Amino acid sequence: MMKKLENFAIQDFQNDLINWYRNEKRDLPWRKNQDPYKIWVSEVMLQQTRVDTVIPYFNEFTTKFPTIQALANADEEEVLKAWEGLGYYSRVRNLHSAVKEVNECYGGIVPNDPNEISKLKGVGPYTKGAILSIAYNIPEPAVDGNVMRVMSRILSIWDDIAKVKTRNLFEEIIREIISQEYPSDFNQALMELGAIICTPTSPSCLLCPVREHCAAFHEGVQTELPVKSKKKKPVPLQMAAAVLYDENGQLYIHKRPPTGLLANLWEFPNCELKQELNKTHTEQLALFLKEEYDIEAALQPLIGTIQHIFSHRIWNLSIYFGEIKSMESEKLVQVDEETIKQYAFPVSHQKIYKMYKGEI
DNA sequence: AAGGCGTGGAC
DNA sequence: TGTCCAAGCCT
Repeated sequence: MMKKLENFAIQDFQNDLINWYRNEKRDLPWRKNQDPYKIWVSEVMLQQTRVDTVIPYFNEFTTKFPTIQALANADEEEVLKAWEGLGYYSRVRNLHSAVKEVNECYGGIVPNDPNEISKLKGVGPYTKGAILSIAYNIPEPAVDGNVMRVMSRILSIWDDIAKVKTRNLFEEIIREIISQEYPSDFNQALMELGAIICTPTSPSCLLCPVREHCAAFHEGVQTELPVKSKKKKPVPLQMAAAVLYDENGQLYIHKRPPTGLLANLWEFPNCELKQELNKTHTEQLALFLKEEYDIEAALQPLIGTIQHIFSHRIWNLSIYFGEIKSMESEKLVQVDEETIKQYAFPVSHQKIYKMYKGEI
């Protein structure tokens, strides 16, 4: 028994927590059954993403790809399109790759072994524990931000939860206190409590089923926990993007490289703008189109601007339209208005397209 | 170990 | 309005 858990009434805590969960849990689409594949999809979608955002994506994704086999046999283009707008797109490329591996190496059955499931792309310590406990009822910790917030308050733990070492500490703690009989309900109850009651700001302690077990509540410091170091501010970038069309109204788009930001998504040709070049934005964009794509285009004056904020950078996009006069390279793909609907674009470039269509 | 990696919501 | 996020993983 670790020191943090001396005098902690594990059995009572489990009972209070699980009983509350069974009465109060939300009716969510991924709680209709224990299909390991669908639990897996939901867990990947829920990484750093709100429940309300995920629900419609989960329903559409699991309708379009209802089984391991269906997803394994799908084209990446179609899979990315189903993820369009959800963000963190490497999640779905890793999921697709891992599902193919399960289909080929595990007979289409999601492995229930901690070592095997950990080897799958995109399955980290949290997702491993979530799948094993929720789909297979195996008593493995599933430590996410909710669990760290709840348990840091319950046990008055002041370690910085942004550190890897701290997450490992919480895993050790959960291994000690997880219900061996009902690990699925236990893990989900901790997360549900964090989502509904033990929220980051203004937690509803008077409604909390485990407040009698909560050290932070007794000490009145619940709003000071958890301790979490701050992230850096995003770096602003000036950019220009061009919607290029020919005399037939065909559009010319670019597929981003297979690694890095927005990997494998489509975009309108664009470049970063530099102040020190002493050229106008239009001149810089025209030069970029010439050098990168060997394109001559008749660019119109500035149409408008779009700002898009990422976790780590800010795109300030100046938008131009222009008719292509000549193009030598084949780095751009010609699409019509029907074809373009099949391709996944980042939200910033969806806005550019809407601007072109006059919808914004 | 710490930064890259999206997006839309809440305050 | 700006700030901080929300069921993390990868390198």
